[in-house]
Amino acid sequence: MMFSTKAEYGVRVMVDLARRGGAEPVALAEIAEAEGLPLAYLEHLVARLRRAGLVESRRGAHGGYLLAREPAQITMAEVVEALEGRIAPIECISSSPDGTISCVRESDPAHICTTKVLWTRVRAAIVQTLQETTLAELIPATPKKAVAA
Amino acid sequence: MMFSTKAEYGVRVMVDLARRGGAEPVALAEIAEAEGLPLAYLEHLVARLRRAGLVESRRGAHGGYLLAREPAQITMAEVVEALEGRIAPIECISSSPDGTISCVRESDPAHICTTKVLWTRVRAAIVQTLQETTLAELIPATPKKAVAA
DNA sequence: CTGATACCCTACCGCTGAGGTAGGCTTTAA
DNA sequence: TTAAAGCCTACCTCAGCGGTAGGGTATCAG
Repeated sequence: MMFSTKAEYGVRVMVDLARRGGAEPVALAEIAEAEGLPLAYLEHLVARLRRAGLVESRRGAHGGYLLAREPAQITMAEVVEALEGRIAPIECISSSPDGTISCVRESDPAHICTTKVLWTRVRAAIVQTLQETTLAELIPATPKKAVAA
Repeated sequence: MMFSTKAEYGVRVMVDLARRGGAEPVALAEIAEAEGLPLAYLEHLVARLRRAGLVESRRGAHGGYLLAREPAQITMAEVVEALEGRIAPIECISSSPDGTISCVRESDPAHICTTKVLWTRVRAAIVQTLQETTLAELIPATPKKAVAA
């Protein structure tokens, strides 16, 4: 297993929100029950989604969460990264904010990392797939409530 | 981080073996020193590689390990799978030996897993990348010993 | 104004697996 | 026969995952 349940649960929450149309906020307790997941734990995950600007919250009675954007405008790369942190297939490969790929074992300039090309490819494949998949694609064809009433 | 250092270290061992030409067995202690990795730990990893049929061993004095096949005939998918176990981006997605992708949350037939398509895509992207990359591609251009004397 | 509702935040906790160590046994070349 | 190497089992430590607890705060209904 490579991603934790943080990604699994968090994506489920996003899909659930998308499926409900987004007209009015949805209480997290409702989603927790629908998905069969622990509410207290989901609160941690949805907090990450909120900080990443992927969902918005309404506090107080009749509060809940809403998607911050149209499902088609939300990529899974954003969602997964918000939940799991920066995507790297192994610890030694991390992309800096400027996009350069570095390897911790390359501190010795004479000893270039022979496996870097492999992990760079794997990372690119994962990121590309996550970027190409939008939330809109994951909304099931048979919604619980009508998408547009 | 998605793969553990098992994959990282194990791939390094394979590259090191490939780089030495494969004429005679290489002691694991030699590789451990060259890569700066703990010998006792590498022994566990190379045992997995051997059980998977990727390396062969010669016991006794002047013993060591050899690649079981030509580097071009060894894919990174085999290597990584031998070290990490079956490749799955998250726990709920596992491919059975027959190739079907199942989801643990689909036990209830009415509740199909909406996120399955995402994780299936991610898994496919990873596996394809690992299959396309062979050990031969990771051998550095400047070998310590001549590749073909 | 007073609950009730639901988000928000911090702290904690058990357990698993990663990463590594230790030590003894077996095989083989010199 | 001895040293070099692989082989095997057991063990250890620790971070982080998955989850719980509980109090605080904003908001709405009546």
